[in-house]
Amino acid sequence: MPALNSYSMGRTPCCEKEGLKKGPWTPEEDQKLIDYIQKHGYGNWRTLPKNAGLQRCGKSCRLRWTNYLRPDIKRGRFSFEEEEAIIQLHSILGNKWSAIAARLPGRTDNEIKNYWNTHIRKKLLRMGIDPVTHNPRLDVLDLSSILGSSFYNNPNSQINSFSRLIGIHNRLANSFMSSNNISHFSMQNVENHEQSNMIISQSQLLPPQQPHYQIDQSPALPPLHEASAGCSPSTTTSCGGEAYYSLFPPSNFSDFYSQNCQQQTEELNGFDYSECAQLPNYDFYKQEQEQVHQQVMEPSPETSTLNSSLTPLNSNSTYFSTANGNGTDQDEKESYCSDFFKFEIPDLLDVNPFV
DNA sequence: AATGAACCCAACCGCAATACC
DNA sequence: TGGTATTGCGGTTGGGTTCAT
Repeated sequence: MPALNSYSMGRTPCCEKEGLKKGPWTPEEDQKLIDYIQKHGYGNWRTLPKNAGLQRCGKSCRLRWTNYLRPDIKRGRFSFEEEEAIIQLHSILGNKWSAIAARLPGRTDNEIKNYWNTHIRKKLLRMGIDPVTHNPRLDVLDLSSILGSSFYNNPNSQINSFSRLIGIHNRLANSFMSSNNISHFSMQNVENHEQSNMIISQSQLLPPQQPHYQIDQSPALPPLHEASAGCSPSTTTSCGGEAYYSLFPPSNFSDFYSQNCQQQTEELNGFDYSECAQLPNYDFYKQEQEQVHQQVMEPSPETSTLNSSLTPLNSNSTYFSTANGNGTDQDEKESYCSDFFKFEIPDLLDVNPFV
């Protein structure tokens, strides 16, 4: 007895299967579809193929149009900025490809999904970062060597501050990724802020069963051999959201700030700037961060979307720029050494956890 | 040159949400 | 208000291409 499929259980097929073509589209079919839609629009996908003289089901026509033939589709390689945007957005939205695509003009959800699965996911894995959680992968971390390092254990070290900030971002992203956590995070964040206890304990924010890096005990850094591939030690590895991890202690505050991402600037409100006040450029970047924070809390039309905020807020600053400046062959970029991605995301969420 | 593996991506499948009657 | 149609979306597949041996 054959197994019941979804159709035999009462589901109506999207179209008559009989005699309809499947598989790759021919140029002639494409032209028919384009011509019809240019003339009549695409009101009803079910009736469209018949009216357009196509032996396809409406669903196939819709997919072909939205993923390939639409005139506003941007073809070709993803730019490095787009790649960073995808990682940033994925760290917050997860596999919500359509939501991510909505913030990358000209790119389709299908294209972004494919690019994620074939390129970005593998890069993150090579860097020792879990592409699902965007946290360092515990299975590749050499915890003992990290824990044994007096450098990391020095409470005054810059990288200690850095690692703690990464921990904040990790927690922030985790909070975003779980809507149930949003209010919890918000309350905890406010409480801790009011208490001037700027570094929030990991256990306060995440359910105990959730695997996560214990940032207060050890820094959230991937092992050197994993994450340093392709990234020159002389450069500053920037980070987008919690997706990037630096291997090298920052030499000044701009580096420090670059490494730790300013996109979630509210989060930085919970960070004790006095910890890095001794760093060069501190005042400048602190001021800038506060400006960004204002924009986030009162987003202007210019800054309320990713599209508009792709432009760096401080293009003349001392942020490290893309490794060799040409940025043409992204496949050769095995690390994320670039301007970190500066954009605000308040419109991404229905709930602003910070208000 | 042959061939098998790995990669890439357009297209498909099926579920869920929404619209419509 | 319930049933059906339509649309949107994320996961998966499969065939073409490239790479490695």
